[in-house]
Amino acid sequence: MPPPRRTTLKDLARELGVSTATVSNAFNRPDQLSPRLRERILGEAKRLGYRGPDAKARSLRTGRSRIIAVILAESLTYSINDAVASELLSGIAEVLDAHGHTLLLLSGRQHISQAPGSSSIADGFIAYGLMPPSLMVSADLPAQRPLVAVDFSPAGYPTVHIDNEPSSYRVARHALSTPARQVAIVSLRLTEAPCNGRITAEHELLPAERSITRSRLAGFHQALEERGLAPEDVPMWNIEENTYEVCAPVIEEILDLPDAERPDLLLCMSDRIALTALTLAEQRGLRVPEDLRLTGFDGIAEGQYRAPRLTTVRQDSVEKGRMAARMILGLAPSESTLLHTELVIGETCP
Amino acid sequence: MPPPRRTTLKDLARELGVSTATVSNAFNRPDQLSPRLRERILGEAKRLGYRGPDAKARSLRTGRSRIIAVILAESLTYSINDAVASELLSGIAEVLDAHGHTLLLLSGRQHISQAPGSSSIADGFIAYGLMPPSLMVSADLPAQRPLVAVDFSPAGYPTVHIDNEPSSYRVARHALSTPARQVAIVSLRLTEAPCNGRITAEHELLPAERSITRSRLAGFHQALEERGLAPEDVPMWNIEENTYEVCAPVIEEILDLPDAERPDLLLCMSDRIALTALTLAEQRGLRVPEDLRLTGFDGIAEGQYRAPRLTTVRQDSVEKGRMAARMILGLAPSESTLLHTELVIGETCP
DNA sequence: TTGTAGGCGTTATCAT
DNA sequence: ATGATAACGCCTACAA
Repeated sequence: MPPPRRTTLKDLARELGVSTATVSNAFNRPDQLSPRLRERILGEAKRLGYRGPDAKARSLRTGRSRIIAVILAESLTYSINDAVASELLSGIAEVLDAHGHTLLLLSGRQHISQAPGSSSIADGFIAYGLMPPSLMVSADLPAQRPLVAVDFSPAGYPTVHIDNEPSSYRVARHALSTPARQVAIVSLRLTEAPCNGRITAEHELLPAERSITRSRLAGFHQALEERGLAPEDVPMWNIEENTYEVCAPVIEEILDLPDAERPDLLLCMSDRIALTALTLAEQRGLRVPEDLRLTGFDGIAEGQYRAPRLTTVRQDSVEKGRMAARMILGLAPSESTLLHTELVIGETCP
Repeated sequence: MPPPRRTTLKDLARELGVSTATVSNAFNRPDQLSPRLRERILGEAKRLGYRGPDAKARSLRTGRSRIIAVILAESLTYSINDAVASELLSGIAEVLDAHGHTLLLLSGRQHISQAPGSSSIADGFIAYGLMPPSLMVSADLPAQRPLVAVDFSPAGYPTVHIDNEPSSYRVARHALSTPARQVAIVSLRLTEAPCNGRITAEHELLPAERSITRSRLAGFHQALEERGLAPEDVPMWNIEENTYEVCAPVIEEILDLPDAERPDLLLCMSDRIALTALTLAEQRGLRVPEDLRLTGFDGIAEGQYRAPRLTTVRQDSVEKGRMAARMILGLAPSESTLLHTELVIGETCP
């Protein structure tokens, strides 16, 4: 008994007494073939359980796989659960789907360590992140294949961004139009070395050019200065990961300060942070916005469906994903793109 | 000037004056090589910009790609945003990641139509869904490759399920322990033909064996009968897609019934449905649970972080994903598995 | 309209 | 420890 080898195009050709080229054409170029013969081939294929050309061999031969890889700075587990990242993925998936491509998910860490070069199946890459600095080195990015970066800026690649600085400026200006006794900033991934807590003079910040959080900070600072507040006098706390669990202890540290020191306005760099602050403030009986005003950034649904709604800046992450996908598929010119945002005034900072 | 061909293993071998086999071993089997030579090869590789063996060629040769495909019944866009599906993906991603595999996302529709056989790169498949009936035909499922089905049961494949019927029985029994004037059921994808609204006698239901919604319905019915209620007397509405947008019109139809007919207990087949009902009830000034009691199914976070919290059945979708991934990687025996759930009593139905 | 044959970049088997 | 060589399954000039 012969070993149960998968039937191949060649088997099919032999069985039918035609050449492999003809069978190949039956699948890939219907016009190169008499309809009758094509019918016969497809019929026999089904009979023999031949499912069409093998993707591995085909991609080796043609050099293309119809797979686009998304390199996520964070772990897949995190990214799938994060509202902003998953909206981005939605947008990407929507466009890829519509053009017969599929989506391979890679996490930044794995990409470099575990699967060295294993990502070379993909026809193109979309990199998303607050990427860890190591990944910014172009040496770690795929060679010879198109890459679009979203929300960070590796040198030499097209990017998709929102206008972070003007956006955070606008929300901060709105917040500061009502005087505050004590302002504080809660930032996301702003320090060079990991720091989940208060930022002091010792902490070195990420390079200004490369991180969207530095841009958002610049917007905050501009608004502060316009109000005559010195940025140095505004305390900052940093969050290492945009999740409730990581956020909560830092927010607690802030809310549990003595009354005189406790901020009454928190400028947060993400909605997740602001929502965490909202939950913890409510637990402590602090009234929002009377005792504590809050602003976020992102405009995720969760912040708008609840009461009070978040004052924030809405970015269209789905569209960001669509843009990146179109660029990588060559449906849009690969020119760095800047999307705009919308100020959303909710009840947390009217 | 020669065309800028990507450097290959063979180039590298020629450059170094060693055989391709040796170079290959330098990357794949360090122990088959003197460390000195290996160093030299790796060094030269870096110098020439060779990123390691090409994944396409490697997978053709070895037959394995370290890619696992997830076939999602719904569109990717929907699945990524749905809490249950994305938790499942988290669990899958977690295990795959830990074992050096990557995740290819396929949508059910695309799988069969657009990308015929293009999925044959994957080493294995995890199919998730309320799959459209057409996909249940084994002819459309990948041949010769392991497949694990989650939340549906194609004949002949191992599955991962929760105990739907006992779970819905438990939550319904709890709800019915307080007498209700008028009970109604809001189901999800229960009818053979699409139906977003009231289910009447004319509607044919999906086959009982194959759909988790039929199982959940059976649990509801059992609890009703135990209370002396005839299932025929309990009106049912059906929802076609588990999103707020699709849900809302149906729920509105229910809530806007004349007071005498309006149900005061809604047994919902998903938390999303129950949350939609909650939102719309609040908008109408209906008090929950005084005027309307609600139960859900799934136990998603959104239902537990709000007030009132949902009474529901919590399933561990992350663990479901982990199980499926372990099975597909051969880390767990490929035996159909049944996970259990936990009754969660919130304020929507105390 | 159909057939022939070379090669895509690797890895496994067998020698040496 | 290292080298030669034959597949892996397919596509595509080119020839017939």
